[in-house]
Amino acid sequence: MTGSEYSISDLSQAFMVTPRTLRFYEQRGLIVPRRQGVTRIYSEKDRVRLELALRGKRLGFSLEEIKEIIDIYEPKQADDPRQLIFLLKKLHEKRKDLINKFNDIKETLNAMDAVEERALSALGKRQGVRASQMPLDLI
Amino acid sequence: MTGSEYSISDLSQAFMVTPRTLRFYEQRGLIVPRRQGVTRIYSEKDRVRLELALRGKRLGFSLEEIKEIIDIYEPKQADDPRQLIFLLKKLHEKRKDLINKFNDIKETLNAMDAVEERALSALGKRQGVRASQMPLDLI
DNA sequence: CTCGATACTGACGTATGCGTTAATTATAAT
DNA sequence: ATTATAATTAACGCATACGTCAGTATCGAG
Repeated sequence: MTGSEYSISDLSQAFMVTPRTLRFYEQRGLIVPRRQGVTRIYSEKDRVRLELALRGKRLGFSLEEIKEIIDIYEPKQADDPRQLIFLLKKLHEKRKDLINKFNDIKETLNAMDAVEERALSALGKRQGVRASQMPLDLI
Repeated sequence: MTGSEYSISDLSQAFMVTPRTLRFYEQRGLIVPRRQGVTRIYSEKDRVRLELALRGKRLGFSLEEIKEIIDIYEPKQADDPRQLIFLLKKLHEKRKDLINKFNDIKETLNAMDAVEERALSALGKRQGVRASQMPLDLI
């Protein structure tokens, strides 16, 4: 399409999901593209929303939770102080969820390190640095 | 019970899940407690497996994936080199999954920071340090 | 104008992860 | 001995997140 607008198959191919998924997300209010007649036209914003949604999915959030998160990203009443306060509260709440997940990951990685060391020494090998202690960008 | 053994309600209460959940996990081969007659008796190892399982759930792994992860923690043939190599491969694979999730979390937190800054400045406030840049232990 | 590609709306089907009776049994307390 | 309390299996139910037709419409190419 025009480069900043996408058909349903454009987006679904780009993100490796089926059109059915996009239509389903629309039913749930996650991504509601504009229509040209009856055909869905996805904007750049819609593309970003899909990206966010799939990120949320990989982290195990439900579509309901994902909707809440996405709606945080695109505040509607960007001027109303009440809305802003509410948004900040939501934000901290979601941040807590993410940090909990982060800690779960840390503990899992630590436990895996222990298992790996045992396995390596059982193989008679030596290894100075544990993989999950490497800078995360380098793995 | 004896302190290192638990009934099904002991465990389910301790981890805030229903007995049904434990029986379901047993069907899926995740946690298979010993039986005293027909009654389930959970060992300390079983308790740990449950802890690991629930951690996996919070990270959005399926019970199938969780089973794979748990089985990594408790290697069966701790001496067979073939098994050890296989285990190490699995380990690195799962580690990749975890690191991908980690990156998803990082990006989400960054985006939330940006939203928060906009919200705060829209509220006319100033804030030097963004919350997710704090040491994670302190939040 | 016909054909193939793409899109649409139902509507039913399905895997996952349990919830919820129901009917029965075993254990513990009075 | 009787009654709670806790445990078991079996089986149906249900929410989530789509998959999979079926039937119809649109639209550009030949």
